[in-house]
Amino acid sequence: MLPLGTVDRSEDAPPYRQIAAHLREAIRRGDLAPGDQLPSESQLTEHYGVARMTVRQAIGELRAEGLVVAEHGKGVFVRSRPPVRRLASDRFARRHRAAGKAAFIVEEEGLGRPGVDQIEVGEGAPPPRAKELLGLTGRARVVIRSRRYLLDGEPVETAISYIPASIARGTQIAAVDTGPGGIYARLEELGHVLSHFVEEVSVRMPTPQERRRLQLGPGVPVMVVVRTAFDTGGAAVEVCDTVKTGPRYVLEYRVPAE
Amino acid sequence: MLPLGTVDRSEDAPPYRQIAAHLREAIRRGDLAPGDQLPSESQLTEHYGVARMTVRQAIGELRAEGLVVAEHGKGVFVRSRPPVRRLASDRFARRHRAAGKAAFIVEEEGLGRPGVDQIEVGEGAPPPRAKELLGLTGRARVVIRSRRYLLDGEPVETAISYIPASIARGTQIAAVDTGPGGIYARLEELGHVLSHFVEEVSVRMPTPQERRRLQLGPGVPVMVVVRTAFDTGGAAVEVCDTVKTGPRYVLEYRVPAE
DNA sequence: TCCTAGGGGACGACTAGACGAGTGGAGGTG
DNA sequence: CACCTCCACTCGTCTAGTCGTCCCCTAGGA
Repeated sequence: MLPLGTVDRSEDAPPYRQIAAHLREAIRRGDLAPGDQLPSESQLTEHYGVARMTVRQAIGELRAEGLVVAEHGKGVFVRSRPPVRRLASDRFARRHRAAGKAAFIVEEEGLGRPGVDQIEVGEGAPPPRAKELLGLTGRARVVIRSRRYLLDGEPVETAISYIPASIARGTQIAAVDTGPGGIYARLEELGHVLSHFVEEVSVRMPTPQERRRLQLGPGVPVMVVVRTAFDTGGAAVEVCDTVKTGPRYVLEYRVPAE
Repeated sequence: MLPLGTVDRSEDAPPYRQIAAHLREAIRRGDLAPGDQLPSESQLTEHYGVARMTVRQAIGELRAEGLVVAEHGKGVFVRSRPPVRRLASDRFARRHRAAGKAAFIVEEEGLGRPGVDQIEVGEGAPPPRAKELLGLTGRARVVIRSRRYLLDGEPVETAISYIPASIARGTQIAAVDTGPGGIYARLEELGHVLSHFVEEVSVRMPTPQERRRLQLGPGVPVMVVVRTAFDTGGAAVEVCDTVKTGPRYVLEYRVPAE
């Protein structure tokens, strides 16, 4: 049986925090391993001698931290840490494009079965940030490519690319299937040889819409990566705004000491 | 007065979500601007004709998203977006060290008044990950430097560095004050000329301890950056594990296309 | 053997109260 | 005029329930 201790009413911390701390500690120690079921709300209610709402508040804390997941009708379970993905900083290397592999495929290799769905392609006005990054002015239009990436059938990332219409209109970049090597391979064929990318990484909580689209539980943050691709002429040729399931990713970058 | 609508009991979404959606929408529209106070719980209770706990659950959603902050005795307020910080990818450039500026100082410049506190220096066994990154074996020991960085008096980042004791023991690196240019300047003086860094970026929710140390509200994620410094001999000479207040940072990296 | 209907247990949502503690303004007092 | 006390209002926490839905196992049939 789980050693959970009791609530001390004279303690400074309120009972629900004490209960949350007990459970957290049990998880940290490994008494509750990933995938294990927590004692049910009614069991905890009885054990601690508090109202069920108080127990629910404690569990709410752990859910907000992303430590546990509640499943309706079944119970509350310790979240099993999904496999962490390392993205080598050479994932945009030309040799991969030459081999017909898009960046996402390179990332996923050996981690699971990659997939893409919800592909939408269109043309329109760029959002302000993309416009700025692309160095566009006036009423310049862009080709917009939106899609969702899957790993073993589970959504892990959404992406939306903006490419100046002056470059991409009428090319395979504006088609649903961009062909082997993806957008970047097509850009190079069009004469825009890529020199480097700039990535901006930030973190925030997802909007409810993103939570649906990425099937995120409550309390799971997302990682936002905005990538700008530059050609050898120094011009920005693509901006890609991606939203990744936070805890599933580790990004790796190499920074010269100069 | 705020146009908030009413709850529809025949709707699929439960009342508390409908209320949360109304408030979220009011914030998105700007009817509730950053810093504005939300209607009080009792006002919302009356407006929607629900129990106070239901209103609290709705507000709990918004707090978990980091959209609002509650202040005991005052009210609930729309979070004012803190200034975003860009870290140029050249922040470890040698010219800054030569000018006597540590990396953190370079980052903070012009953004506010930088500060450091809670500095602790010691020697001990490295944690497994640091040991691996440093390529250490057996019972090798490391100098451990822990500190907290502030901006305008507010904590924004914690950092803990591990440097092999074989390099740092007895040097100024093991002193509380590392001198101008920081650890990296000292390492170079010791003959470990730096060639590059590798940074691993990940995101997650903070532990309660981190939440206290960084004074984070609930629902605020953190960004974890683990940086390994390599010298021109290809040896790892330092591992620095930092935890940054999530939404206040945007990390910027330049990635070559090869 | 297979399948279906119950039932029990789990979490989800909500109610209608209670008391406590922090904040800040309205008045009164010196 | 300055200070202080009191009080109304705010959120924080808790209680003891009710009802609903979902899941799964089990017992009883076909």
